[in-house]
Amino acid sequence: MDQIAKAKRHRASAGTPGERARTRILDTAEALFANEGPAAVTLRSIAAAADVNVAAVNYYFGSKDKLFEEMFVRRIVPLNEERLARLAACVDVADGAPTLVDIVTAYVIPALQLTDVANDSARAIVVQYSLGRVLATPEVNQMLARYYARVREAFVAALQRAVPHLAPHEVVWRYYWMGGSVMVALAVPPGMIEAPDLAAAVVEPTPRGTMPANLIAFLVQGIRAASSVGTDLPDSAATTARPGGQGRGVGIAHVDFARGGDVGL
Amino acid sequence: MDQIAKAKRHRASAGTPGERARTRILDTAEALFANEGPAAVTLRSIAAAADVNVAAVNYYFGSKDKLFEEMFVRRIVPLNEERLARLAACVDVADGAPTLVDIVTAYVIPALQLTDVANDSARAIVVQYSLGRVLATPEVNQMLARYYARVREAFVAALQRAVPHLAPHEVVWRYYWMGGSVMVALAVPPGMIEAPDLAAAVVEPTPRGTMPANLIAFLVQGIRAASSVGTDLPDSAATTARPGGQGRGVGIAHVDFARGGDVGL
DNA sequence: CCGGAAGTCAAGCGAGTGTTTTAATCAAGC
DNA sequence: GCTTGATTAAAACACTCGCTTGACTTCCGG
Repeated sequence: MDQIAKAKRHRASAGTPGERARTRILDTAEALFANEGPAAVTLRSIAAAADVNVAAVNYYFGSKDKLFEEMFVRRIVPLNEERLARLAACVDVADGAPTLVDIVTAYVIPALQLTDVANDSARAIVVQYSLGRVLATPEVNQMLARYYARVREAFVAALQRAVPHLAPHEVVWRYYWMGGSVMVALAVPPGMIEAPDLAAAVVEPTPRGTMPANLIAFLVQGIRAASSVGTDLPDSAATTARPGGQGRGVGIAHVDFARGGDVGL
Repeated sequence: MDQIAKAKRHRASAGTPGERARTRILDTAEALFANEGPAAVTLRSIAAAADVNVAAVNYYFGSKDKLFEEMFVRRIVPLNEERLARLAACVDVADGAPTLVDIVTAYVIPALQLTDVANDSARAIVVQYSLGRVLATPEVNQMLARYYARVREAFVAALQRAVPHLAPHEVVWRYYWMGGSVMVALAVPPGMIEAPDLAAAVVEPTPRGTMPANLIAFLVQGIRAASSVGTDLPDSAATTARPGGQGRGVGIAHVDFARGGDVGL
């Protein structure tokens, strides 16, 4: 209460002592969360790192859960707002029907901006919470769903116009798969591609800045793929991997796959 | 020690009392893990649900971490073994060079078999641990990396032969993105597509058994997509957005991307 | 029957957790 | 200076956690 006094203090020092302690707690908790993982973020570790008393966290945030939610909201809301803004901009410019490239770009780029080293804490927060959505408690899961619902609805609607040859439920699946790919792209820490355990597979590191375009190409072609493989895939398979024009690439997998949904995979 | 006595007991009752308690603990812990999440799996909750004493868990598994590892290994090792076996089968049948469809199918199908309701606990274990890899402690992460290393090496090598137009580092990225998509497909619980919060976007549920084929189509087309030539992604997309007079979204997408790498994406 | 291993059990330890309480400190307003 | 409200600090509270101990029961080979 007493908004006036609070405002006065705020105006006085561009952040009252309380305000500064609050953001210091938030920043410290985020850094701990990003570097050590959620389990390592205890009130006492926060207090020690932020140089405040343990009671301060409950004083400013009410509870540890509230602190965690605020920590997440601070990062995920701007991300999703930018996604929606970019999508809306595409709609305006393109006169109502953004292309698939536009849509995918609007979804991917805001996320991949977090791969900048300057945003590493934010990246970790987004990754851990968004991936953690799958393994979180129902309450946390519902909270996360709230923050993602608008984005999902907007992008699924746009995608359904961009790829009308797909059934609506197929579009929803591909939206989720896009999210999975983006999350993995976001989760791989900078430099992991050149990590020792990958040395056998990679001879040269990924050139800086080329990954986003590659991811967009991957997603665009994947999303627009026909749902029935019978039309597109034999062609693509032949053009890519059959230099000798040998017999068709029939394996166990291909046989299973050719029978489609009948086998109940 | 005393393998003889152990074997005798084992032979006697098709599982000694200890053996049966052991597997009961394992099954119970897995069910708790799948239904309530990792945080809810305490020694006391396991003991209560499995109708054993808390000391029994440490008696049989040595520690909680060992129990968790065994729980994970029991599910992930057969999964990855089947992936490798399917990949090897493709190589044999196709005489050295499996197609991209073969490779993707060999990777995807074993995982999606876990979406059967009968495998729901196994599905949850695989999802939670494999997604949790990103947010786990370094020790757990190293354990998980051990179990995935062979699969990754084999599939990346196969993919590099199947899509030789991509640079090795690009193939590695696409392998990871494939893993992200599969994990999301695996993480969505049965029936979630028709969940209330998705009702606005989906008018009809996904027909049973059609999802794997769709996912494979998505991945095959995505993986074989040409890499971009430049890194200036948003503008080229916007400028190529309107092919005059076409009017159909599918046409837009098709026109833009039928030319492969030429358009820059 | 008996010795001893295998298995079970209640009780408790020590460390850690989030949270609350109580009192002290600080900075302005009258 | 005194009052008042906003902070901060120290201590304790009320748990839960993984794990251990030591006694107890079961069961089988000899």
